[in-house]
Amino acid sequence: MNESKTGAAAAGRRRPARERLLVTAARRFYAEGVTATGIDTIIAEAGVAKTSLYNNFSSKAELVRAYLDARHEEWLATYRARLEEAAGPREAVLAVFDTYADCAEAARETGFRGCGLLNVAAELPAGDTARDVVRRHKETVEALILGHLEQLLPERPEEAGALAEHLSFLLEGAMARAGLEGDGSRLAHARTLATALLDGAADKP
Amino acid sequence: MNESKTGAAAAGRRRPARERLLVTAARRFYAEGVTATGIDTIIAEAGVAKTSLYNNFSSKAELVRAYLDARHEEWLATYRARLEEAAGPREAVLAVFDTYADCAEAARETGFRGCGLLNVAAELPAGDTARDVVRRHKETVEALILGHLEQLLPERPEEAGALAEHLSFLLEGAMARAGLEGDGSRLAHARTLATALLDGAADKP
DNA sequence: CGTTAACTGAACAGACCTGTACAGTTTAGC
DNA sequence: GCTAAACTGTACAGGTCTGTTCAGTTAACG
Repeated sequence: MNESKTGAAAAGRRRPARERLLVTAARRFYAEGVTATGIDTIIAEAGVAKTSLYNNFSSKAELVRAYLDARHEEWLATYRARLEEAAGPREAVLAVFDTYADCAEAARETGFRGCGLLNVAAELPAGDTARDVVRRHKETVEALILGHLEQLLPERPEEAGALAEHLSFLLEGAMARAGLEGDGSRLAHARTLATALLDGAADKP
Repeated sequence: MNESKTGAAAAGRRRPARERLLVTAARRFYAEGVTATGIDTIIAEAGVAKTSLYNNFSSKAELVRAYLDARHEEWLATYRARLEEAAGPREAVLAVFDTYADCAEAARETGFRGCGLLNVAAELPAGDTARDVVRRHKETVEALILGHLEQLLPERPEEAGALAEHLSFLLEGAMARAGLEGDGSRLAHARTLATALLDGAADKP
């Protein structure tokens, strides 16, 4: 009945304000951190009334949560694009490293500052539920690597598990160092180290 | 003339307030982040007048800087203690991993949340000078590892360099994941991976 | 055209932020 | 005891913070 009306109205009308808020929040939250970025700054830069923000998000914490979810989805989209170019499981693992490099490259113009998800977790207290979102994101990354390694090393599951953790440590460590230095060269080094590990694992069964 | 007087007064009298401020700031900054922790919270918990804070530190930013310097010195002290137990260069490298585990263990009761230095860097904007303090700290850690590896692999300097970077990525990556999970088991895994790498490098020259 | 939902701008509440000012108290060394 | 330094408590200035309220506007729909 009013399904198409409400649905169309929501799709055609609610989007602009919500979308502009998410785009602006993404830029500011990443560049300056979530605690240091005020609501007033976001609505002014987005050109949106404060009432519209609180019509779309019940609180700043929910906006932060939406930001984290968007970053996770964005990461997955970049990863899937990289995965399409991958020939086999070895290249699929390296696609994860390339995805991290893509993230660094995308943030370069505004000032690369490391992983946006991890940075948010770093400024939230220990029990905050938003930290769990970040924890699960990193677990997803490791699980994706593991999936490819199980194809690469079908007869050696526990070696695949250890290698997946090893590679995910390399990824996160290189990302942290790269963020401090403001460029992605550390991620390129990590990719080189990863290829050596993959070759070593494939060579000597 | 007034050197002994002023010196003694500074040692006997200025310390208490400054020290209590640093101890309290360390606890709060680590647990809740520097931006989310207000000056009033710190002075109340330290039992110190606001005037005393601004007599010892010219601004909150300087207190944050003192916090970072203290964490760096604390790390070095823990590392030196671990290094004394190390038999050779191989064990010296592992002493760095043990130092990270010590940090995680020390923060366990209040709520382990990853590397305190890296967490501060994560909530500061790109150009902030405090980020350089953290960057240099991490470069120091890698340089210490490199020094031990140059002893372990005296004839292969470029392999030592690549391995030092590899091990430092492992350290930081495991620390980040451990912080998200709230316990140090990931650091133990990283240490195991490090021993395998060290054995591999020593075995096949 | 009239309904409905999204949106706007502005004012407001109440709290918290950093940093300063000031008058007075405690403590150490002479 | 006297001086000088560190320290205390309180009040204040001038912002900024999140979140709410409200009256009025815009735009898409049947």
